[in-house]
Amino acid sequence: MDYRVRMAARSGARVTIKDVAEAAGVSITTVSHALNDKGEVNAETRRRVRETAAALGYRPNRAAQDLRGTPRKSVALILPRTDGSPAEAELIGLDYYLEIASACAGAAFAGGNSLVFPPPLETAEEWAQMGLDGVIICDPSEEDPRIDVLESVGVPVVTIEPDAGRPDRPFYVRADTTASTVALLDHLKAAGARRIVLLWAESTWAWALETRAAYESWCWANGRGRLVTPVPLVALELSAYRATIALLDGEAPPDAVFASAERYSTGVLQACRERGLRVPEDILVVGGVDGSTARLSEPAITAVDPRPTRLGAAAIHMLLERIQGVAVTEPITVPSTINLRASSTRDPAEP
Amino acid sequence: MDYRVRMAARSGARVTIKDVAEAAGVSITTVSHALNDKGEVNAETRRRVRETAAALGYRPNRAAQDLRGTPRKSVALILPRTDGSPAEAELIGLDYYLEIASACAGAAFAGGNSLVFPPPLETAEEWAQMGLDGVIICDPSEEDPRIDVLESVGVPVVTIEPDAGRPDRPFYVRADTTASTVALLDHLKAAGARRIVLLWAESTWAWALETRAAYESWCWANGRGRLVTPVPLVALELSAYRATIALLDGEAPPDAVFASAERYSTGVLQACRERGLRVPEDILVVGGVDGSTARLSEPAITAVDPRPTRLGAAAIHMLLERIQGVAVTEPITVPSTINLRASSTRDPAEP
DNA sequence: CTTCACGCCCAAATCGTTTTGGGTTACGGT
DNA sequence: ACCGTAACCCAAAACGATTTGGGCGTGAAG
Repeated sequence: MDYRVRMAARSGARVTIKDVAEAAGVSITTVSHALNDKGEVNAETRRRVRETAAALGYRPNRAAQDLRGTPRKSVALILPRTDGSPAEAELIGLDYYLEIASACAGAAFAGGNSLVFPPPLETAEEWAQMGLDGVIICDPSEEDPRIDVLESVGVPVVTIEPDAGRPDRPFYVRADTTASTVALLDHLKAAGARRIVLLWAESTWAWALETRAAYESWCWANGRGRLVTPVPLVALELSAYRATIALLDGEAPPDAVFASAERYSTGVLQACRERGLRVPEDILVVGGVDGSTARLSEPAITAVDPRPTRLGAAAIHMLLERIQGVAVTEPITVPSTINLRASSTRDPAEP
Repeated sequence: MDYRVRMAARSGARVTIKDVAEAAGVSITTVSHALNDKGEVNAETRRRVRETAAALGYRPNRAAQDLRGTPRKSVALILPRTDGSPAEAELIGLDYYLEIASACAGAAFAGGNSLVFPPPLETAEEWAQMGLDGVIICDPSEEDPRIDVLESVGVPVVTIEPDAGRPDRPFYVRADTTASTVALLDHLKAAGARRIVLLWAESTWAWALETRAAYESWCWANGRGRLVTPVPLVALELSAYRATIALLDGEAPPDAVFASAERYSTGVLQACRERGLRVPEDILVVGGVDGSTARLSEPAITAVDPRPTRLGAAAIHMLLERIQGVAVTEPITVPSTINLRASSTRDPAEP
């Protein structure tokens, strides 16, 4: 047996179940049973088989397993591309997308499936060629054409955040932007803010639109004036800085700023500093999406954590259900949490 | 035949080559030959087979193909994780990593392989479980432990940018940071810059170290004083702003700024604006890494394009060679290009 | 002594494709 | 009539695993 072990290890050829069977002196059936805890195998035999398999470095051939049993599914994750929506992808930090990717990968692998990263493809033919079982599209554009192409060749699609152009399509997961926006505004109100301004990212992404709508209805419900300042999608920090300066220098300057995009907060803080306003003593600042910018700035910024890990996992689960033919009728909303930090907490006693 | 077509289309079961053969009234051998242009098949027969295959929606079973022929390889791409090197990943924009990912995916698929996105795994056991044939690690940390774990279970690893702790390991592709740094400095010199300051990202990534070394040797060769200003890895725009303000207010302020990280340039521009300096008339600004920030700011920033598309493709090719057992002895250096923009071009006649 | 159950193990079928090694027909040349 | 030769097609083997349906002893129950 030792000889066989050395031979197998030396040759470049893969070790098959047959090699293990011969080396252990049993049939391939017994090897399969021993390794998978299936049939009835003597404990001693099982041990011996496992040992020789390990010694030979045996790894079952995925293709053979797939051919025989239930094939693994391969699902693809598409992140916002630079050519598709150049500016908008910058609204949110790298953290967010990488965490989504990790979460999707983890959830997919937990079910024995694999998450592939597809090249940018155009035609239905190309997509069909790839043999994908499902696709997750992150932050789809309005009326995203990729959804039609894929669904037309029978590949189910689940999006993270809805497609703003398809309000009735239920195949998506999203953060509860409305709830977290309201919670953040309530928090600012409780901290004493009277005039809360929204630095709003001028985008058609569902997340941006929802933030604005939630802000406006909250202001209405609380009898406040609405102070929406649209911020262009270029030069994020600088645009936010300029907008904040203009607000602070204007009549009736705000005493709290809701910076909807992560990188806005940098510009806001700087504008406040230049105008001699201390954060949080003189003015409160909160962010719409958390990330390393908010975490690491000085002072650290209170921000909404959209829970990318849960979004990714939920998206994978919905997709696998659709692949299995389970009827999905409702979108999934993942509750966001709010990371309270120095930029909005005046009283140390506050939660 | 029409009946069969309807049956196959209706049932959920997959259409196999056998179904096509029966529907077309030929053997499965002929179907295979007809579809793959292999044996000798009558043109009319070939057409008929192709038609029925299309009508039935036949897609060859990947697992069966892999089992029979040369199996497809599956390679993984690991981007810098938030938990691994939090701050450094922010030095470069999302653009860069997504382009690398797309390029890797494209190059892998072109060879019939697939690019998977792995969850963060720890042990060699877990990695072996995944059945990967190779892994690409982007921006490894110093003495990156993942390299050891993977190579120890026989999975070849190629990195994008070298591991600063393993100078002799040749399995990497990199941008020619030294050459592009020198080219950028030469460009500034030609544009009339006398005192060029380097805003240097305080990082151990090979790219940052190389930028600094190239700057210092260039200064020495050109008989200039070295003005390296280390910038911390947090609050990128703000840190760069502060550093620039300090420089401009100091004695002998610079007349050109080399902002090594993409997002530095925002802070630099703002500092210049506040001090009443026009870019490029009064002071020149260039960036170490291009991206949407540099492209979209006002004025647009001249910056180095590290060619992520070529880096990704080259990494995949090197990895596939290693998987095939080809001996790789030399790293690959991808020439960067310089995107000249308004921030460093005084004379419209200049190239 | 037969029968049955049980514990342990194995041969063979199976998944869907590619490829090898012919087989059959038709036709033209001797 | 016989052979050779294209042209076209097909049966069967092979890939590596899982699973089905027994087979063979051994010991206990009838």
